[in-house]
Amino acid sequence: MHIATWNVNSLKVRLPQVLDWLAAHPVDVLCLQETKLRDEHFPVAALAEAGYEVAFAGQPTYNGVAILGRRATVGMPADVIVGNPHFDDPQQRLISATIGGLRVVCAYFPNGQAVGSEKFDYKLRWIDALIAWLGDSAAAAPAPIALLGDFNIAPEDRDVHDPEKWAGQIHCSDEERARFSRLVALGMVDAFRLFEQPEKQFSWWDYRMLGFRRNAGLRIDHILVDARIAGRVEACRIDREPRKLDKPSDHAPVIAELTP
DNA sequence: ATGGCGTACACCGTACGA
Repeated sequence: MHIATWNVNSLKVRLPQVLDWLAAHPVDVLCLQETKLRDEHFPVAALAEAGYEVAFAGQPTYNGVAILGRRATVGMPADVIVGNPHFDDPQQRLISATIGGLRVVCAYFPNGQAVGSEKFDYKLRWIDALIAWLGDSAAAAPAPIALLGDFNIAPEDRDVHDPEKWAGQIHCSDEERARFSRLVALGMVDAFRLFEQPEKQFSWWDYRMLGFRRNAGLRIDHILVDARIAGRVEACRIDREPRKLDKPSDHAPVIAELTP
C-alpha cells in the first residue's frame, strides 16, 4: 500500500498534474493541501473517473484539504471528521478518515509568517490543539494513525538548504521544532527518516530566485506513522518530478510504502 | 538588496504563501 501527501497550491490549476501523477503513481491514499476550492467546485467527477473516492473540506481562496482513496484497493474514506474538535477554526486545514486500515489525518499546518507575529501565535496554538486531540484520540483510535501533510516545519537543520540563513526563522524556530518533537513523542515516526536518504532532500522550493534549480528548499511536508507500524514502512521518498513541470506547485509529493 | 513568483478575487491592486 502506498500513501502520499501533496500540497498542490490550487487543485483547480493543478488538477491535470494530479491526474497525470495518479495515472503514473496509483497510490492508494493521497492527501492534498491548499486545494483553494469551495466544496461545490471540488472535482469529484474527474477524480472518480480516475478511480478515486474523495473526502474534502474547502473554502474560497485559501486552505482546503482532501483525502483521496483508490476505489480498487482501499475505497471510500470512512468516518470522516473535518477539523479538530479541540479547536474552533474557520480555516479548513484538517480532515481525517479511516481508510486502508489506517486512521489518516491530512493536515495543512499554518504558515506562521514570522516568528513572534499573530500568525505565528495561531500556528503554535493550532499545533498544540492538534497534539492535544491526537493525544486523546490515539488511546481510543480504532486504527493506527498516519499524519500526512504540509507541516510548515523543517524538523532539523539537515532539512534546510541553508541552516545558517534560516536559523531561528519561521519553519525552523525552536518553538516549531519542539512541537514537531511532541508530535513524534505521541508515538509516531517520521517515515522519511526511517531510511538512509541522500543529502539535501527537500519538499518545497521557493518559486522565486530559481529556488528549485538551486535546490534552495526545505523539507516541510511529512508522513508520520504510528510507531507500532513503523516496521511495516518499506520505503519513503520525495518525488521531485512534478516540480519540474510547467506551472508546478511549489511543493513536491511525498510517498510512503507500507506492507499490508 | 526584504526584491523575486504564483494563486485567488476582484479589479487593473491586495492578501497570502514559506
